Amino acid sequence: MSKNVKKIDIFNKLRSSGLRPTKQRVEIAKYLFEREKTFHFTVESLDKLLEKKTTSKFALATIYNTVHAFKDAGHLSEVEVRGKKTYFDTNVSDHHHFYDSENSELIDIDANEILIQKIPKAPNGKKIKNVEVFINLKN
Amino acid sequence: MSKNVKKIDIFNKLRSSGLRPTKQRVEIAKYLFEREKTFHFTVESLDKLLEKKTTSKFALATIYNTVHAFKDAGHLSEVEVRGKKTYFDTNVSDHHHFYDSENSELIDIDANEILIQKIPKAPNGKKIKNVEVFINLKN
DNA sequence: TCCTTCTTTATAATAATTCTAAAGTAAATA
DNA sequence: TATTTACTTTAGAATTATTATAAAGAAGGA
Repeated sequence: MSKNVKKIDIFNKLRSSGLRPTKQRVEIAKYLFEREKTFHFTVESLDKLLEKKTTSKFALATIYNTVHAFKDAGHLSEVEVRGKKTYFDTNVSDHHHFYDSENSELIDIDANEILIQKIPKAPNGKKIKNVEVFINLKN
Repeated sequence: MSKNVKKIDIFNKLRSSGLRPTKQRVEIAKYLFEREKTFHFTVESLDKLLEKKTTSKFALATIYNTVHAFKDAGHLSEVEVRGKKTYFDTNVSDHHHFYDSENSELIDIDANEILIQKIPKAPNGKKIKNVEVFINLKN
């Protein structure tokens, strides 16, 4: 796959999502999507990486805008889970949660109401501390 | 169970956790733990509730301190999951994650590597949007 | 090219949380 | 019990992640 083909791919990816292929979006898209393995990042880490790996400059707000535009277009998924606030729970036993984002409510699920049958091994040198299941709700 | 017994319980709960039973801690502990059902809250919501339900005044920092002290003592669990930052993932397919808090790293787990056998029904009027599994790692 | 619309940018604003330093209180000691 | 020490609370400043704002810049069509 030549560089040219890739460039056209990126352009199409943006165009078909209703996003103008601006210099910034193209560069960020190339950085994010032209790779073999999937890639996890935060806005902060992406900002630092772009600074190192490209010659262009990006305002932090542009990175936020772009990443969210890509997310809205379905090109990225967001692993956000609980928003900004930390929840506390007087139930200290092992259990899981429903999360209702409509009204930001957590509801306990007893550990024995969920049975997990198959689980992957922890990566090398690591152990499993615990398993948390979140069932996200909608109306 | 008389009020007196409860008060002693709270004192013991604090003492045995190495926490001095100060006025603030005792009041917050009574508010959190003297109830039948488990209770979910954020610092913000707890602050508002304490303001309404008690006559004492609490600095916000005290509520943060106290809640974390209770958490460290094992009397509360924290449903925090990913800290403050939002992660993005170039993998947009349905999948789960390992989370390694040692180095704040997310690792993808393919959807078919986890099988959930039993799952509770969504609460009345709600539907299940999706199920996220986090396997938290330790060394 | 000109115009309209969308984007980027720098900066300010917001929200959640933590830090700091001083004042206050509980426990330990004399 | 009086004194000392160590831990807590407090108000406010600082920090961090994120979003909003308003002006300047770039893209696409007539």
